[in-house]
Amino acid sequence: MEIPSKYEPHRVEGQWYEYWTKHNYFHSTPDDREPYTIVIPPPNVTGVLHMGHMLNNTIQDVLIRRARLMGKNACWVPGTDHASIATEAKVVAKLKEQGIDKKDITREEFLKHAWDWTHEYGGVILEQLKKLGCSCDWERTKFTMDDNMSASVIKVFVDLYNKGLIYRGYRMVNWDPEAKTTLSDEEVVYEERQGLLYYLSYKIEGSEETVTIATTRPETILGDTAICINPNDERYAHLRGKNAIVPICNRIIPIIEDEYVDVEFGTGCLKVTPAHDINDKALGEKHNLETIDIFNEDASLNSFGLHYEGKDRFEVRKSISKELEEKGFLVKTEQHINKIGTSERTKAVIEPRLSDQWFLSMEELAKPAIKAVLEDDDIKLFPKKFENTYRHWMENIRDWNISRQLWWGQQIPAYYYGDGQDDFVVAETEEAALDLARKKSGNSNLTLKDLKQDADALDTWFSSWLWPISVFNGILEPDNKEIEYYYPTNDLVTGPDILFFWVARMIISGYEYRNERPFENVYLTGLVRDKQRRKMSKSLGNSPDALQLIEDYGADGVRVGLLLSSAAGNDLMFDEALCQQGKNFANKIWNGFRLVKGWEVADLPQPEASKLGIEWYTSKFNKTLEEIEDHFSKYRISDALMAIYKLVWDDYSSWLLEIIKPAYQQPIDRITFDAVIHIFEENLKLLHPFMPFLTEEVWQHIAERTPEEALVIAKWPSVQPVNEDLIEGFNFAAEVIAGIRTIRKEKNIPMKDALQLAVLNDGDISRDWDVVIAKLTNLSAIDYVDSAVDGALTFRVKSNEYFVPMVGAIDIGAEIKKLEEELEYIKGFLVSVRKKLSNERFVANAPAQVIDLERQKEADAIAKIDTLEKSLASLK
RNA sequence: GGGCUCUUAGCUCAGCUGGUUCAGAGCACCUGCCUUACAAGCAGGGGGUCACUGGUUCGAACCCAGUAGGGCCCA
Repeated sequence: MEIPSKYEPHRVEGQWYEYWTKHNYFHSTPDDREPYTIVIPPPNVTGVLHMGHMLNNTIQDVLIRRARLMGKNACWVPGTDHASIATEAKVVAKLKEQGIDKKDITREEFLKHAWDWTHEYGGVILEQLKKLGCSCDWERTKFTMDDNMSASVIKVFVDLYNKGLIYRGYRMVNWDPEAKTTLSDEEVVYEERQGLLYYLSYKIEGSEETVTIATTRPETILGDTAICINPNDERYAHLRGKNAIVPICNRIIPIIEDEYVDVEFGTGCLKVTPAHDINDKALGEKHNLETIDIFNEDASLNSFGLHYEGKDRFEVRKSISKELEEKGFLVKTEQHINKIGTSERTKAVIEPRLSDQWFLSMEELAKPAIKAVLEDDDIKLFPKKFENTYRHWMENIRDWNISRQLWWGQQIPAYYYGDGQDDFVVAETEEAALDLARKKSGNSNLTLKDLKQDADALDTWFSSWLWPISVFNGILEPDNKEIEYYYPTNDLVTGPDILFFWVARMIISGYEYRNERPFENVYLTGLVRDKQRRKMSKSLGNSPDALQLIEDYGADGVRVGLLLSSAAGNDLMFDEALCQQGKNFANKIWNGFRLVKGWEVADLPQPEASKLGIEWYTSKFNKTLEEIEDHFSKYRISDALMAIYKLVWDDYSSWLLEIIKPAYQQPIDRITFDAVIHIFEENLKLLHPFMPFLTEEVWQHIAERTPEEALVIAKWPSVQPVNEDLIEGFNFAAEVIAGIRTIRKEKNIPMKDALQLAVLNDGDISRDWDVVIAKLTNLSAIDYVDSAVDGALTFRVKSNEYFVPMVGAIDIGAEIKKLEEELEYIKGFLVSVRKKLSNERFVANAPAQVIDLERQKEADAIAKIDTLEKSLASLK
């Protein structure tokens, strides 16, 4: 069979993914095995695969594939969320292209368009995950607006309302005037912008006096209902109890006093606009001020805007400042940098706005979630440093505004039957609502037509906070077999940017609805940044095309590249060179396979070197496996990968294969061949979670396999005893080999010219490894001698001295110099060790183990000095 | 402004309980090699005041305090 010299990922990836799905390896049903469950952080339906998803999902796939190999019943539930704001924005834009305005169609018509859109594009990202190799149970794919999922959300809303935890409140919210909806604090991005600070003078009623205030938003003066001064500020003491007149609208407003005012900022005198600033609202409530809202929902001015009615806020800012200037109210302007909130989705400047919203009261709900993470360690965060961030947020938790002024999403199940503030009921169905409404109103004549459902939809997170429960239908049927089996899930892998948005809220809902944690471990990945440390984002255009990367480097190469340098919770500075490294590694493995596959096998006696090499590698493998397991247990995924990388590249390819390699065109003995095939297969198992496609391809090339024998469901190796002597012996031999190679290199002696080696075995090192040393360095003989050999180049390993006889002149002077340098170094080392040992307090305080070590160092140094001195003497 | 966190080789990062895993890894770099699996490779090599200043300790990259500079979260 002709095997190409390069691994060709695009030729095999699709084929193996199809094979895996055809045989249903990724599908899970409850059985007697221990479950291992991950729920995917549902990507947004509008999303396309980006670097963050790739990192995130690669890690999940590594975890789930390893669990599968370990014989657990591995279940990775995929799905998407409906992303109300983002999706609605996309659908609105698409309709606009078709000349349809959202205002002109009904809710039902709009939702139909939204569903069409979802059906068309919603599955794109999931298909892309398959390209990456993700072994999700696709039969379980969920969408946050599936019937059951929506019913769960509504049921939870009604339940929380009935528990008194959901309430309706008139609050200042972050209003996105473009999307015409409320945003949560977390969806607001604060940006620094250069603006102006306007100094405006207000007349004092009944006098010629004026007072000057500073504001960044002159257009809001039309909503002013007070001027506020600090009671401790003597500059304004004469204004106490007086009224001011708002320019342009000539409203008469009181001058109030409050210590809230910062006397240092601006003029130390503040205009108060309770409808348009959160702090002003607080002042307004405290001092019983009138609240005047001057904006429409699109942030154009309403009738309070007088002659500016209908104009946009930014336009009005320009024109009103001009008018103020012309009328002499504008004292001056200053450059001013202020932080303004913008919408994460639409980029519009957020307008603080008062409106009726639904809130979930969080304080009580949060308690078990605080305890689980911070006190009981019931849920563990990796890395641990995020616990502090978590604590800070949870202990200062604010009520969750769960309503959104959107159509796409679950409509709030509140039904109004009258005009009063309290004339509404909350129920899962219209019929139930009608019953309740009749009872509550005492009007038994109410009909469905009298009920009007709240127009708002629920925040998307109010769906996804139930995700680990609702994907197993655990809200609607809390005792069903699946939820009982799969819940609590094991690991959650997500970005730290949604620790509060999502993770904390899932923990809260988990305890509220299952009385149990939703997952045991939370692995928080870093953010993927570019080389200039900028966050990768669509708007910056600095994110590479994920699918193109897979095309260029193979899915395995990209997976390895992403994982190589992404310690948990640390941002990953993405560099395509890492994918190249991954691709190179794939090729290395491929060629390791080609070499072995090319050997002809014969019934020959096993060479000693091969036997020893196999025994050594077996120990090395198990020692490394132990480290790998330790790394996995601590979610040090990149360390686990690096350990495997070095094992396969250095120990297996560079050492073992060279040790057992038969001479050119010679066959290999069967014992060694069988052993190395077994070893190779064990390596592939360790590699499989990281590089699923390549490893399955090679695995299937090694032998004919039945579907039951596929690598994807093979058995992960268990740690076997390690023979440390073999590992030490090898390490020593490797140093000898390096010494000989250095001599070859220095003297330009080609590998094909055999060398002789003489050993002064002062360290009494076992001769077992001589066969390996001879093979890897092409020695014709190894002689054991009692004294230094003349006319040879030398090197030393520990207290052993090695001689390579040279025909031709040896530069005695250079040899002496080399020896003297080594001697000087080791003497200095001995001095430092002895200094330590002669320190009484060290000997008294340090643990015995440490002292023994120092004594060993001392003995080794003395032995080596002895060797060096003897050699020097013989040379001189 | 408040809280958290970080600073180790050219780059990206490990370094877990203070002591042989103590100054490491990978990449990059330099020098040889088109050696028969792999030049996407092989063999060898150089490179760090562990941000700075002090303290604790027999012993500090690690603990404590301060300084400087990044980052994150909150306001």
